[in-house]
Amino acid sequence: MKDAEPIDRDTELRDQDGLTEKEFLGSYDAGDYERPSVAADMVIFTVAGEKEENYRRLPERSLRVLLIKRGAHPYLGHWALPGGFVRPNETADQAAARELREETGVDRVYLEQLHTFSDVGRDPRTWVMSCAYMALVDSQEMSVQSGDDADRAEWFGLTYRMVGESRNLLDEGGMLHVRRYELKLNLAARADNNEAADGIELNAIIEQRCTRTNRASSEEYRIVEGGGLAFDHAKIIAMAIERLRSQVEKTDLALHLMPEFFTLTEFQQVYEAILDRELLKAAFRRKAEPLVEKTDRYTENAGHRPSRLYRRRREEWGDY
Amino acid sequence: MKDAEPIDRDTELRDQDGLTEKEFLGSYDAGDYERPSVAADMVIFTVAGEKEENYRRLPERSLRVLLIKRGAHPYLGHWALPGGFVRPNETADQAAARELREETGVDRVYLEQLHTFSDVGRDPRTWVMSCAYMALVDSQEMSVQSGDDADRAEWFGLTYRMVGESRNLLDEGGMLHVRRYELKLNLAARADNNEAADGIELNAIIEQRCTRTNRASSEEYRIVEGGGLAFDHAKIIAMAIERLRSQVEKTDLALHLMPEFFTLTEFQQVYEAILDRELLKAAFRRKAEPLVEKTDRYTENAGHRPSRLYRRRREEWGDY
DNA sequence: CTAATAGTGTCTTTAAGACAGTATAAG
DNA sequence: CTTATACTGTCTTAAAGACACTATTAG
Repeated sequence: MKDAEPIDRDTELRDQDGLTEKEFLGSYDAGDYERPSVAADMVIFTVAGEKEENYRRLPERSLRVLLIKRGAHPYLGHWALPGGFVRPNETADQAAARELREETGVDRVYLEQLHTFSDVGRDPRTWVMSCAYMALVDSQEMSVQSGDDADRAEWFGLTYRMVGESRNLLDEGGMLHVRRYELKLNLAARADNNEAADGIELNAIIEQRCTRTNRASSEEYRIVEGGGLAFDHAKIIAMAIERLRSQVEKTDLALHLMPEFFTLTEFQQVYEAILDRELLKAAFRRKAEPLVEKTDRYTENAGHRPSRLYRRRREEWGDY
Repeated sequence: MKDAEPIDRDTELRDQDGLTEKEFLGSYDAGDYERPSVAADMVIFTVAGEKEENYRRLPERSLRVLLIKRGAHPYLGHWALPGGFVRPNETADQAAARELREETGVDRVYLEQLHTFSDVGRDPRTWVMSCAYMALVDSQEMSVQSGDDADRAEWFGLTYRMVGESRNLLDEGGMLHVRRYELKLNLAARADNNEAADGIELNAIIEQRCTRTNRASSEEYRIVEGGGLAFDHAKIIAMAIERLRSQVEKTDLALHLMPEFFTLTEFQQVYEAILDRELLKAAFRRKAEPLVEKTDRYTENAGHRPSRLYRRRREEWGDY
């Protein structure tokens, strides 16, 4: 890294054992402590639409996430997030970008570190932490190598909804607030697929437990039902969706899911797919206008009034 | 952890080598790959006021962060964030809570994971990642063991301000947006301290570099001047302040910095110290009202109109 | 003409910003 | 009475929500 070294390092300061820093580093034994493996796991999102039979109706769009069918133990045959171990001479960010490239072929996309998961026993093999990332890719841009059945990659449609909430006062004047969420991942049946062409539906239940006592406050996610997902990946996906939703409401992040030219209706559909609720057209356009710029191009052959195409506004970028 | 195991694990599924999961785990060698050490480093914030000579004036309050003077290599004699390595049978959260307890004696406070830092070479000893946490403690609550000069802990006053900004268009139609920040940490001179009673001022410069090209987007922090802070801790503190500010604006997080009873003016001062700008009284009270509840107690002996004391509103907790 | 989406205008509601005015204690 | 802070009222401004109305195409 290019971080400047503070000016006053590498002096001849001596520690309690009378060593200078150079001498100390020369004698330092890195193998003294047990160390975890650290994986970079990716929650790769896209928003894509299905085919529509009615020629004048617009296609529905839904939020999708890329999962891989594990071809090795542990969790052999389960669906998991793409990812891999961070290597000694790269950062976790670089490992995430590398995994993303290997998995989807795309290179330059939005990538954001989410959270580091370190529950004891989250990997049955050994001590493994997961540094989780969220990536946003334009669905038109990327080609998933589906490969053979083992290590097969698929885009799963996704819904994430609160299905229950409870509040309980605790003894010492605090309270426990539990929200229960249902995470549904589904893969539609496909005619073209040779085998295993049936639809797949994974259903996980995740609880968000917020404890607030006197001055303390903690938030914990717990997997109630894993739904066939490997490791603690249901939890990682849940946190990713929550982050995605809050970012989409507050920033222009959603632009990263758009192709070069798009209509404002398509842009709105991306927001609606992510937030899982309908937005008012007029209000949306007011908010979106400063993020985009008009082009002279229009959609064609729609069976209704053509729609103007927009593109990202350059000047506004980076302002969130 | 109490995460439920997915129902279909531990079946007799066999992998390519014909092993069941149990057999695979039995033969798994954890020592195959090089692994990083993972530290939990803490940015512990508080807001505290100095003494005021004028009996009727309110004291000024400022944001502080706890730093420790390193008594060992590397960065011997530099100021660093408190922290320590995560141990094999604890989570990073638990390690952070343990460090916090050891350092400040406080136990149940607000604790939030910030980011995991993994720059290559960030620790000259060996491969070390830092899982950074932010903690908020009520200044009246905690007692810092100052100890001897080495490993001495002190609360540093803190300012963090943008001191420059530039935008440059890149070749391929993207742009680079650089914001430069000045992080000042200062410790006032104290009469009571035996030696080293002079004030200390650490000045770091951090750059936030946002690159946006076609679909890609990345944000990177870079230390321009470390200012006498150890490792990449200037960067960690910078990210912590940015997180703190955005959380304070959007949530009721600031309640964690308040003692049990407080006036609305004190509450406002905490916001002002964190955000580094003045707020309008009437608007602040409108926003704060739903977070707190009135008590029948008032301040006394102030030389002006007494102020009503408030406390956190219980029912509202957990709603952010 | 029909069925669909595209796009605009405007009224209402709510939140934020600005600022002035009254209230009240200790010395 | 002075010097502070405490607290409230209200006008202005800006943003969000709601909804109705007009425009335009393929078939």
